[in-house]
Amino acid sequence: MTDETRPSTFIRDIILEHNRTGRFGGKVITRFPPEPNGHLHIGHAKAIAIDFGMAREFGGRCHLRFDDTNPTKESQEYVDGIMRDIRWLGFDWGPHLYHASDYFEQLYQWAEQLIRAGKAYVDDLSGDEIREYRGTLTEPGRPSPHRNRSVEENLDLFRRMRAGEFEDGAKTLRAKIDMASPNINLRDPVMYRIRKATHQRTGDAWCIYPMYDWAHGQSDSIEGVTHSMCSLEYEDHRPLYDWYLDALGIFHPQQIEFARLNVSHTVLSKRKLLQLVESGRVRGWDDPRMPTLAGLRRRGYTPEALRDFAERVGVTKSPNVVELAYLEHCLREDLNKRAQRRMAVLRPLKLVVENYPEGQVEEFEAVNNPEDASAGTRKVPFSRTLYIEQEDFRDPPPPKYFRLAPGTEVRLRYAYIVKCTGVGKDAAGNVTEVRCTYDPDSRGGDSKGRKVKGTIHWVSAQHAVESEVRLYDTLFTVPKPDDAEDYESVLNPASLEVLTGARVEPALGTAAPGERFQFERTGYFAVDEDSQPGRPVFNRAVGLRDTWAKIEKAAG
RNA sequence: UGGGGCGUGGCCAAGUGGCAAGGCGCGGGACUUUGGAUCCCGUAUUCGGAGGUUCGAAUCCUCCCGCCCCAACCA
Repeated sequence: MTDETRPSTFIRDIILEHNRTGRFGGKVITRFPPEPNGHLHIGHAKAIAIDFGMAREFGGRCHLRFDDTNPTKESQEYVDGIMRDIRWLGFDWGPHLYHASDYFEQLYQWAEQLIRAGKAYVDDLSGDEIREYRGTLTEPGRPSPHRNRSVEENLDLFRRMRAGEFEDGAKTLRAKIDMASPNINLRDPVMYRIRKATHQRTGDAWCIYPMYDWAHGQSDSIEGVTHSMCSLEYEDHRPLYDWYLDALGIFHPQQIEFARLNVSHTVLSKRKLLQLVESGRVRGWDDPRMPTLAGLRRRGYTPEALRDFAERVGVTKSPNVVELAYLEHCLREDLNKRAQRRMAVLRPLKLVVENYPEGQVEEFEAVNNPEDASAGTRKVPFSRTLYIEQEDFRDPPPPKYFRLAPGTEVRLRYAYIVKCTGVGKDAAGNVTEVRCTYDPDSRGGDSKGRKVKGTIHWVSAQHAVESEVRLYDTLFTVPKPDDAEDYESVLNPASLEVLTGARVEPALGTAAPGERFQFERTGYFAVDEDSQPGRPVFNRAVGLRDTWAKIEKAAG
């Protein structure tokens, strides 16, 4: 991308300005700081793209740092998942893997430094009392009765906190800032709390754990991070971020906030995502309906599409809800260029070619990808009994319908032009099979100048591989489920439809999990890990644009 | 309500005093052995609102309105 066409972002402008003034000596070091208490989702993809992308663009580097300051909520399972997902997305932190817990000792020493400077004190107030003393949005808070303990007493108490002499919640270490500050974060924020819990990395070495604000900026400083990007809700925390760094007199990174990404028809809060998993509404963190990177990957999304999306939605400070259609567009655009085409009949309807010799089999050459000649061709077997899509036959046909109907002609892709000669129905009047005759002169689908509007896909009944196809719809029926009073009521009961009798062309029988294809005229599908030898399972990642569906819908 | 942010077409988003980019979506057309893809064309006399400054304002000033975030020993 050239400088002229590259979207400008205010973050890039800030970095450019820093480079111009020499604030960080031209260095750009960023970090992506997930807390290992959940899996990464599409919103994180944007943050990752910004953190790693800015560093890459300016020839710097991006650290991966786990913000593991709350042992009661974090686990190794999440750590592993997060690293796997970031790598899959296409980013690499090289040797720069860090943990806030790497800095626990340094943080502790710095806390003592603040105590000695009279800028921190041990408080005996309970959680409820701290809240009471903090005041409200409109009323200032009141000082804790323990706010003016001597340095010696504070030091002694804090050391005993570390030594485990007090019970959980009995004491905290607080920064002594301003109980009347209009910014509530500055009303003597808690720096340490007592938690006699085993940490997934430091084990039982500690029973006091630093709060986010006390850990984050100092971790940035230790690592020499220059630009610390985070989401808008931390804007109110920047004064505190700055206060700690200044009070300590250590290297001072710049925190920059941007608006987090929201996508329509889904939720991205860790709480709600966890609720979906635990309530069993989805099959797990990697359910293809989930907006998690694991879910999107299983669904068939590519890292390229996700990165493209992250770049195209831009970076601003304004609240946003990006339409799902935009994400889907990015996937289609990527897969259109790269995915091989196959024929797959999702809802089979038998089609008998009456004048085609019983037992005869022909093979036709099918193009693997019209967008990429190097993808080559493959053979597709044809015989007297085929399956076509149920929706490709209508009796009577609606206006503008180009597909098969009694008496009409249609092209069987790559094969022959056939003419519908009859319909077989069961006692209830349901169409059970369609009969037709083929035109031997149209071999390969060549109409020889004749006008044949419709072309449909098919598979040979005796050669087709039976498979399961999972069709997904949005998890929620409304664009902004977060706005719903009762979010259960906007859950989409039809978010998953399982088709067990799909028939796919033989070439699909050996497809490996993770492979993606375009099923002609239907959509893009990924082979699911639930596939068994001889019985593949496909996930529909996204449908193809469907002009006919629009026409039919418009017609009512 | 005190503080911090944000308001440009249905959704994103450029624009930073000189005559409203682009993408998605939507509508129309061309082409087509995927009703796919591709290619054209159309889609804000107007930038939350009202005043003001200026030859000229989305961009500067004033006031007003709306939305989001903050009162965890979560991050």
